Amino acid sequence: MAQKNIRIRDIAEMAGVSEGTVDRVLHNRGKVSKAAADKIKHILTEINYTPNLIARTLGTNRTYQITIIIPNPEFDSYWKKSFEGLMQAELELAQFGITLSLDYLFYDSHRKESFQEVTLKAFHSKPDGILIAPQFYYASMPFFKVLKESRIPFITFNTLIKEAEGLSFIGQDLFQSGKLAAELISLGQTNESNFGILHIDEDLPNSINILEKERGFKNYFESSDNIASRVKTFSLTSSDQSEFQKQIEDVLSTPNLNGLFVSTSKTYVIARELERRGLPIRLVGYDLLDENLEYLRKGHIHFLIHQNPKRQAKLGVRSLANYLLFEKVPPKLDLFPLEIISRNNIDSYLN
Amino acid sequence: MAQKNIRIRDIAEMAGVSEGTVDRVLHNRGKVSKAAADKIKHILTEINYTPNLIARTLGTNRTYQITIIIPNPEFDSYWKKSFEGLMQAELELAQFGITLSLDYLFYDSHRKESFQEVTLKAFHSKPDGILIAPQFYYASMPFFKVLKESRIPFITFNTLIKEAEGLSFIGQDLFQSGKLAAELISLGQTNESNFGILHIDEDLPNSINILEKERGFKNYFESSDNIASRVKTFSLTSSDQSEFQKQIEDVLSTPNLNGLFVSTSKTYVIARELERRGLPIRLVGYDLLDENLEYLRKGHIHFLIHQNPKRQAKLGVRSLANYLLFEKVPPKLDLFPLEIISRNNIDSYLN
DNA sequence: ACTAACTATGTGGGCGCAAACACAGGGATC
DNA sequence: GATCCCTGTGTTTGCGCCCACATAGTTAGT
Repeated sequence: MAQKNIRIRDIAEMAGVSEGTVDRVLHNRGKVSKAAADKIKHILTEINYTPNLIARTLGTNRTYQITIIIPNPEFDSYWKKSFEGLMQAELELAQFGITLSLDYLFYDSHRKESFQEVTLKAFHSKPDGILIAPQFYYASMPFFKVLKESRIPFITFNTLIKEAEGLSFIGQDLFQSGKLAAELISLGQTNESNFGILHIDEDLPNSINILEKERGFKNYFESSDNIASRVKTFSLTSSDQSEFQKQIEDVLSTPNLNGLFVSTSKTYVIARELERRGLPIRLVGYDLLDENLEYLRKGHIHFLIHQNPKRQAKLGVRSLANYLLFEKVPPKLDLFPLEIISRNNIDSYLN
Repeated sequence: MAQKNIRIRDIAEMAGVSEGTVDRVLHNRGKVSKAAADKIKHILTEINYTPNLIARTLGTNRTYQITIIIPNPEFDSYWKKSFEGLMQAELELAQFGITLSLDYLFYDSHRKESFQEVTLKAFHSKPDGILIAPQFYYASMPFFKVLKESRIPFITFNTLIKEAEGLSFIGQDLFQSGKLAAELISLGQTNESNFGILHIDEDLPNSINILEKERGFKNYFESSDNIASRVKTFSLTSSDQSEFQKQIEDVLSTPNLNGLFVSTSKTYVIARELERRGLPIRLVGYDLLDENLEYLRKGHIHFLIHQNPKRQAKLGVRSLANYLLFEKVPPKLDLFPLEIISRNNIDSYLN
């Protein structure tokens, strides 16, 4: 039997003060005598007061300014999904009468300067909160510093920057993700198998995410019984076709090559080559892009690890909104499940 | 620039009527002249009115009676998880000032009579809505029929009964789940491999779920290239230890046995036997019970397919609440992802 | 023609909280 | 002692919607 909900008015009554005073201690605004404050606080903890969140959002009529910083979704399917998630979250919240004003800023993930530019802009607009996917490690540090100084709350996602000390990080454990990929690629394979890690169109020194996956992947083989297995890393550029073909040939010339791990969502680029050559090499990569799904269904990609950019983005907006509106503090680290997708469970993931 | 939210009052103004009249057409309650109704409806669709859900729940002050029918969680870890989900959902909603009155009814999944008893009880309490996990096919049909007749909305979950025609079904595609298990069990295995399906402590004729998984599992081998593989089914009873040991021996005597698929969450029972005997047979089963996790970590279980009972239950309550409070119609079929769990992504699934 | 019974519509209070506003009392200042 | 200011407190309005209630207008019945 739940005790009927206790309202501010009830508390006021118990403490022998007015609603206004209770409100003041709840939000520590305005001045309250120590005597009254103590009494109210005591009652508050006594009855374990939880405000009616519905009533709260109705009552407050403020719209919060949130700035969102991500790589330009126009040029990247992964970030397009992310962007969709952001917009979806906005819509959902609007349904509930929560109107956020989202301000989108995009940067070019290959140009550090564009990132810096955008962060500067974000800072100057003095938003109530920031949601950011910080692809550049060093360039983001000073940004986080000024944010902390000006007490602008922010949430990072997708790329973990440990020193950021934001409200929360939303993403995956990429080291573990690499290990998982290694498990999937080596399952049932013989001890003589060799495996390749392929980085496609990535500026390695700046790609924290990818290096982390590689570390995890290698770690799996170091720590497993399957010591004989060997892992080789390749960096490919898909822009120049003839050059790319040469690189592919190089990869495929590896003896006993029984598996390839693509460190990004560009897995389909490799699947295409394997298909052309009719090579039954096990292929593991990332994300549910349409191009990837095609090859997953055809059997040229065996497993995809789902990073769920859409859900990450959605949660980011929600967490920030919850924080701003309800003072609900999100977990410091919100790690998403490493979802394994094969041709036999893919449909269950697509709505 | 989003147009500022349109309220009922605005609509009333546009239509030249009072708020009350708009309210009446929104909920088709009370009498409204055709002229007024048409005009209002027209405006409604014109501007694509969406009510402010926050304000709505604040305004309506009714608490809905929901009856929940599931197998007794006390005797089954799977249903314990489910139960946790239900309670969690209740708490979450309460946070938002939505007070549902949940009425739990438990039945014994091995006794049809207890199911019937409980459904009768549920019906007589005349709740506003029902959430039910209907393990018994035939016994549930008349129940659904009377529910429909008395226009009590209900949602089924966990066990799909196609003819139920409830508001929604929440669960997984178990045929596909079986196929997925087959893929995981046969990945990288040779063509001479034999596989076993193990049903533990199940009353087969009454276990729709399990038969569906078996069908899927077998279907995978029929339709794949790997025709040579063969699948054998075993029904075990774990209660009588010596009998059980004999059954296990029987299973293990299968030549070229390279994989076992346990159709329920009792996977750990088999893992234990494999561990004792030091047999490196690939084992695939269901659900993140603590017992299963132990063997997954030790490597005796290779994959678990997560049915996510907690989330299913949670969603059930939410969907029903959304329907009752907001008239939000849930999807007829809400199929959950078939989550593949291995020792390398398990931690990412545990909070 | 007068009342009863509807029908169609308007009005107002309330949900729990936020926040603006009002105001009493007590120094401090000149 | 009048003015000003500050502190602490109470009061009120409004958020958008639901819903109970009130009422003008219409039709039917005797």
